[in-house]
Amino acid sequence: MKLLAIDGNSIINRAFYGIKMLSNKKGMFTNAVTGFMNIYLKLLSAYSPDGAAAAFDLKAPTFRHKAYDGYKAGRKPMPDELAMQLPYVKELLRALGVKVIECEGYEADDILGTLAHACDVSGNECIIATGDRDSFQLITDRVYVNLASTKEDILYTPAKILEVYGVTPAEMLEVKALMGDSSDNIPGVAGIGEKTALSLIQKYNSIENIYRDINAVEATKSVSEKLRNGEESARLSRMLGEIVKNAPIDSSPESYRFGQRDEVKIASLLTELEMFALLKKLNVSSEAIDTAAAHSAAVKEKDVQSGISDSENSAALDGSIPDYWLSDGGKLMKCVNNTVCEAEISELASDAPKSTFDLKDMLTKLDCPINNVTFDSTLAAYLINVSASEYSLERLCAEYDVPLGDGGADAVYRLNCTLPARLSAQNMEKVLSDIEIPLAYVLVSMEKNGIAIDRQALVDFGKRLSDEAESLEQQIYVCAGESFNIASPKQLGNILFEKLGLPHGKKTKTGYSTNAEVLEELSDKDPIIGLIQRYRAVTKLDSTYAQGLLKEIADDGRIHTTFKQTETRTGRISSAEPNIQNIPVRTELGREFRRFFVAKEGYVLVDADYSQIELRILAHLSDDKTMIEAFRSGEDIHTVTASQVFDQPVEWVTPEMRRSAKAVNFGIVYGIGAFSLSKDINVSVAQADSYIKSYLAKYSGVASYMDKTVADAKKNGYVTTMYGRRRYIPELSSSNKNVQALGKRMAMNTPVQGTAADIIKIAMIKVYKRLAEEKLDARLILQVHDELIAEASADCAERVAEIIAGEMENAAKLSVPLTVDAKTGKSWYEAH
DNA sequence: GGCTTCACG
DNA sequence: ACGTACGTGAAGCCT
Repeated sequence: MKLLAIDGNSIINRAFYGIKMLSNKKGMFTNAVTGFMNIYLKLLSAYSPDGAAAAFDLKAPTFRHKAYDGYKAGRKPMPDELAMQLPYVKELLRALGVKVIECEGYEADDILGTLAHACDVSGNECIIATGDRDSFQLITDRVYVNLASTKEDILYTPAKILEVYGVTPAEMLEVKALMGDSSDNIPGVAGIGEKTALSLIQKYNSIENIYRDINAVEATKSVSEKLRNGEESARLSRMLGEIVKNAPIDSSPESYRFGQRDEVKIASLLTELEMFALLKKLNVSSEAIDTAAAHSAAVKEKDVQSGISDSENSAALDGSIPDYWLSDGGKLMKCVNNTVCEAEISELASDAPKSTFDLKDMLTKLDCPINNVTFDSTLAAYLINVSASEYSLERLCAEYDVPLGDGGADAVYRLNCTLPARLSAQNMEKVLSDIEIPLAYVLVSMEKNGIAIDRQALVDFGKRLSDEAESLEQQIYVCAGESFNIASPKQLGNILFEKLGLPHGKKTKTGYSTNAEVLEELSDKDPIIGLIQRYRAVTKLDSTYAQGLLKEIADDGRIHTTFKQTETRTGRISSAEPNIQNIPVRTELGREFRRFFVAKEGYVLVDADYSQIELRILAHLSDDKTMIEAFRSGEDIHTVTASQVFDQPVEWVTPEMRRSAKAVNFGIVYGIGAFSLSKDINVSVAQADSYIKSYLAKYSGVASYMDKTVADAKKNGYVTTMYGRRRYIPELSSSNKNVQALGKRMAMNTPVQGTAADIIKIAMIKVYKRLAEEKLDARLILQVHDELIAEASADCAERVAEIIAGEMENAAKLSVPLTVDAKTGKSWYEAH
């Protein structure tokens, strides 16, 4: 027979370092498993072995037959990202019918040596798959080594070894003993390298021969000297380097013939790791995949029910709740118990529980009430993994291992069988049922309402901007002495830093940086800079906002944005086509745009925004007594922080101190660094660092909360908001320091930003209901993260403002008050 | 389609 | 030695 003997540790190392980091949504790394299996499959097709064995080192050998302290001490420890993948590789191999061999006190090499030797003496063939050259000494007429290299694998036979090294395989050990091997802590003979060692062995064949009559060895003076001094070390190295061939393992080649595959096991492992491509490559039967999916769903279901019983879920699982979705052609489809048919739109209005796929899409496209939706796959999939790039039926089927079928016939049904259990396992049923599903109705209503635009005023303002841009353009060309494309950072960089010779700051990958920060630094160096700054501001406003918004005005004279409900990692909603969440406000010129967002005739806009909601949430989550007291006192929080950080009474806080404190307050929420804060408020890094230190000393509850949040995130792999919305942060287990630091900041920021997102979503749902219940002539139209805007009939505007502010303030009960400023006006400019 | 820049909370 | 605050979307340049 032909045996494939795999050096497990060596191959998995190659796989790990050779493939970019991959992870499943729970933060489990999978790149080494992927790479290992690819190599394994390649070996199978290249050699068609009759059986295989995989040898692994045991972690901490308590006994070594080679009594030499520090053996292998030169090797780096295995990174956690790799160690966590080892058990999966072993389990997969076993499920594939491959024996995994580990042996107390013996290394993988020794196991390979034993297997190879056993094959050789019994007249069988053995192919050793490894990434290092140690095993060359094992090569015989029936034992070959497949060396996995970065380029392509090479099969080493005795002839190949002779060709490459000019010695026999057995002599490779003698060579190694002379030259040493630092990674194995084999000392060798000091001063002898590969070249000298090879030529010596080519001539004398063995260390024994060399030292039998050292005086007869023909070599340079210095080499002879080194050999004399190194005799003891050479003999020791020969002993250390020799691979053991009698490890206490089953050495009958026949017992390593491929065993039965455990398809269900394979399916369940690969599904957990989200390695769907491999699942396909291995031709695992769909029955096994279904069994594995059902089993994992059942286990999770049981776990959840032992905590909180949830009858809705069981109902969804047995298929008694129908699934509804829109086909590509816009037809309403229905699926009950895996039977698909077209449905009557009117049945959506019934009180019967329903499950949907992309509820917001259905609400947008169907002009019919949809009542009692108890589950939505799109929203559930988003909550289960907020970090996916999209939540299309195609991608969800791939992720959750559901056959897409023709046109997604039963895919929706199958997704709705597996997703409820997964959502329950993460305890997010309530986030779905109490926040996201009701919110979909509110968002669709807001999109349909839209906001009125004063088109003529917008056109006029755009003209003013483009005129100014044109004039600035000419002035810039005069200053530069030539005309060029000012909007091209490349050309601008050349003009500023080559032609005008201005001092350039940092560079980007592609050239000089010309961003606002760089220009600000240069502003007093040359009059052209001011013109460019103004040109940038004016053209940005003209193209993005004047021309950009004009393009988006619908036939009803209003702008209807699209609110995306499954876009952000933190739980916020986003706005696109056009984005109404980044309409200028910070500069006076930009703020003008808000004059063109108006209420229709007889109506006014009601604008209500939370005051410092994120800091209040931080006070609540961290339970920091000082910060809680500051908010309860009703004092200005930035002033209080300034008084804390600068250790001054509140009355002594200057506007400058308050500005710095405000920057520190924001920075804390983002997971601050001294470097960035120093840039933000224009002080030295040391100064910024001392602000942060004194902040964390005064608000020690915040400091310990941040530490605990990061520690919990590392332990669990995810963070949660107050309402249980979850975000996995695989960056935390990266071995890259910068990526890990990014992970920490995400861990610190997401619970705060995400809780704020939860709270305003709850407020939106409550406001929407109140306005309907009280039959007020008012509708929500926009949301800008901490701000809600409604259009209300002028005669009920004050009442509407009270309701919105009241519902926003009462959307959550925190240990500090949530305060809201509400105003009315004919335009967004006036109301804000 | 990636990169740079800049608008918002 | 390196990089440097969280979360978005849009426009324009350039390969």
